[in-house]
Amino acid sequence: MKYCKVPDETVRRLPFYLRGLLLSLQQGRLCISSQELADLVGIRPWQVRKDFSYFGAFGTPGVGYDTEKLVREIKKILKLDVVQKVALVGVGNVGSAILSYPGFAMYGFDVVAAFDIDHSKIGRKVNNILIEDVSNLATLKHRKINLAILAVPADAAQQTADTLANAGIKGILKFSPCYITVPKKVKVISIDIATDLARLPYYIRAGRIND
Amino acid sequence: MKYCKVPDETVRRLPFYLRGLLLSLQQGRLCISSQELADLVGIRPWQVRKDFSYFGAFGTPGVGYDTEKLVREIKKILKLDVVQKVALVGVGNVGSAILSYPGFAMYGFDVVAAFDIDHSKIGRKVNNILIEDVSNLATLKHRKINLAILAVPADAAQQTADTLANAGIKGILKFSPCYITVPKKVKVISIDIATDLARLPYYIRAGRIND
DNA sequence: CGCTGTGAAGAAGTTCACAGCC
DNA sequence: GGCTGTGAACTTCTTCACAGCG
Repeated sequence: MKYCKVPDETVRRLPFYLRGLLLSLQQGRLCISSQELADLVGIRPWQVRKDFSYFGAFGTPGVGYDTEKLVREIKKILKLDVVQKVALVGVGNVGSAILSYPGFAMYGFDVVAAFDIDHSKIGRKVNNILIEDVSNLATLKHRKINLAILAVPADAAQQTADTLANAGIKGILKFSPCYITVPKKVKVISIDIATDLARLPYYIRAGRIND
Repeated sequence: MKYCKVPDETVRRLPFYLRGLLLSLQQGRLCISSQELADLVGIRPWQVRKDFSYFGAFGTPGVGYDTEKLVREIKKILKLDVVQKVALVGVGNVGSAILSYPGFAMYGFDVVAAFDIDHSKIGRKVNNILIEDVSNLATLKHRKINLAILAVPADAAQQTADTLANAGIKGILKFSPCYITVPKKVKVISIDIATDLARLPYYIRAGRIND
């Protein structure tokens, strides 16, 4: 494998491969082909092989991939081979759902702190996590927490992100529906529920005959 | 403008433009340049102009874009110039958050129905929306509902999607963390909270000196 | 003169086709 | 024979550079 830049799209697919592989492991499959993995993820086998080729040669020609080994490799690439601590900021509707969301565990995430500005929420516990005052966000610096989930209203997102950046947070998963700027050292990934829904009608074509 | 296929990426950006424009309108700005709109969305001005050029010429050289006109045009392209009715399936943590989410209204969405399989939830109301039994999903066909939000557990997603397709649903916003297949006439857009979070650690580079 | 609209150039990502190994 | 790994072809998307209009 010649060195070259890993496409962002490849990185985006890695967690899907990981999910497929863990599912496959649960079913006792110790070996998997690019074809089988592609089917689990909904893509084509050559895309699977090309994606892995950016990081090395993980498979055995004529056989396939050792499922457990591939899981280890992908976890290492994604830095999910260690527990990643996460802080949640904003315990509204979305934030509450996130605190109760069971899907983070499979990737090794641990949501260990939650913050809100609303005094009626502060001090209460959701899913065994204490809700703290946002004015305590600076304490993240000493708690070895690198990741934050931002689920505050749009008009508070920029200011909160600034505070998070100052508190040493290096990655933000943002649910707030707005654009924010952050220092280059901070990576932001955005989830935008309404804008995703908003492009769905575009694809609905009137009066198609066939499927 | 010569006819050619509109890039998916352009369609993905349209709701963001719309949000920026509505924000701009709220602030009383009746005219906006590609530079200003780009700043609101976090991209570059030539991308804005190129995106609009796929649909026609909406601006005035030397001046910019009429904000209200551009809003109308984008709404028309995205088919958001009419109220789009939406059904929610799965009123768990994520589903409940969606029923209370205020962000859909600005795009003209109306969540008018909710379904769950859990009898302890059926018959109750969340945000003034009655939770119905999933066995009633077939009634969607007669209720002029084209869009569904799928927020059921992964192991129920495929089966529920099949039912939705049979009920005439043409677009699905899926939160369930799994791959599903649907008839070609049905468009699926996926939101995957955990996989988005899972690629955040990858981008965190250890020991950088500068921002 | 400023800003839009757009062909053309460039970059990024996907698909192909097949060499090479088990 | 079967499946991986990968350069090369191809497609898609982004950026540029500038013509042309108000």
